[in-house]
Amino acid sequence: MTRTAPQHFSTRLLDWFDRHGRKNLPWQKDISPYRVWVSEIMLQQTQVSTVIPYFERFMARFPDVLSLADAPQDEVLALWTGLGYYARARNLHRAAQQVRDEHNGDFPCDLEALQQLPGIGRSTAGAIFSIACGGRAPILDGNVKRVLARHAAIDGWPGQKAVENQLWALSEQHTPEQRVADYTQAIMDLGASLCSRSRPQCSECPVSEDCQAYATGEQTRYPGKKPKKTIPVKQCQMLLIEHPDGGILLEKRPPSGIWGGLWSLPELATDTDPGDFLQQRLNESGDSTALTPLRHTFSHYHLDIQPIHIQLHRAPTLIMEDQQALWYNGGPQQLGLAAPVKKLLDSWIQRDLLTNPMAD
DNA sequence: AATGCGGGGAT
DNA sequence: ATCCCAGCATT
Repeated sequence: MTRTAPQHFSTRLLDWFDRHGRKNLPWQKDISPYRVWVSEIMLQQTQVSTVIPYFERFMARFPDVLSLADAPQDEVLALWTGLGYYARARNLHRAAQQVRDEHNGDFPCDLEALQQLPGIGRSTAGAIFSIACGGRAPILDGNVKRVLARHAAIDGWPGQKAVENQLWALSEQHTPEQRVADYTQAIMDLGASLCSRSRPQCSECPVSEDCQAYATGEQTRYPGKKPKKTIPVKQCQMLLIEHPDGGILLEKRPPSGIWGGLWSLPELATDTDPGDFLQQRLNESGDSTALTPLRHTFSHYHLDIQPIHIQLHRAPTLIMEDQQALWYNGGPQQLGLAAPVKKLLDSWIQRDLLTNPMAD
């Protein structure tokens, strides 16, 4: 009686990928280090379906690393508006300038050099190195963590160092010598499809035969969950201060921290009188109207926003120190905007802002 | 070793 | 409403 030797993890995965893997995503065409890099940054903590339209717009405007490096930051952030984690865009922009200035405009195909670029950590460097450079390096993103944690029944939350170290070791062990690019795509694809967070389709999985979680029917126990914390609710007022000529006052936020580098509406504590702010900031007065409140949820807190429209009677006399403020009129200007700010401004342009009958 | 950092899709 | 997504930088 003949018996075939069990196939290696990567062999089974690659065979499955050849038959079922996705191969026509935008960044899988015209593969270059630059395109793979941009896609990997956008895909950090962000689902494929969300990224696709952003990637297409970004590539149309910045087809190569030099066009990105030479662009103003506002334009880069404008193309990132709504995608979140804006430090990714700022780091991407800085990294492009580093490639231009320190690597003669050629994207480095070296694992250590990649990790020196802002925004590129161990996993993203491994992905770029394997997919775009033809090298061998492991990755460890959310999909891979789930596949490996289940396959080896690794207990604990991957946010813990010890758990993450185990998963990196497994990822390193499973990464083959040949076809590393396909393997990297394959294990991410498996995690995104069959080995999904809930209701994994183990009967179709190429590595189920030696999956420790499947063996015990405890697939959904892995990976361990992040400890849940009740997130706090913060509140603020956002002022839509309207110039007599029709513009809305925007202020540029500090370069780091929440919504860093984006343009936003003047923000006030709820216990502050908008009229006082107006006098102090613009030495002017106006008619204020409370609009419909809006809740915006971050990963770490809720923000209840009370928008206040203020119609100025006269053009303000003193304003605009440096380039940290402007009157927004919906024009062609390319600006990075936080999602709720964009929502409020779009409503203002559409003139469908609702006044709130409950407020004054 | 933990925390900050967005926004939205899936359930 | 909850969980978490092709994670990294900072502390």
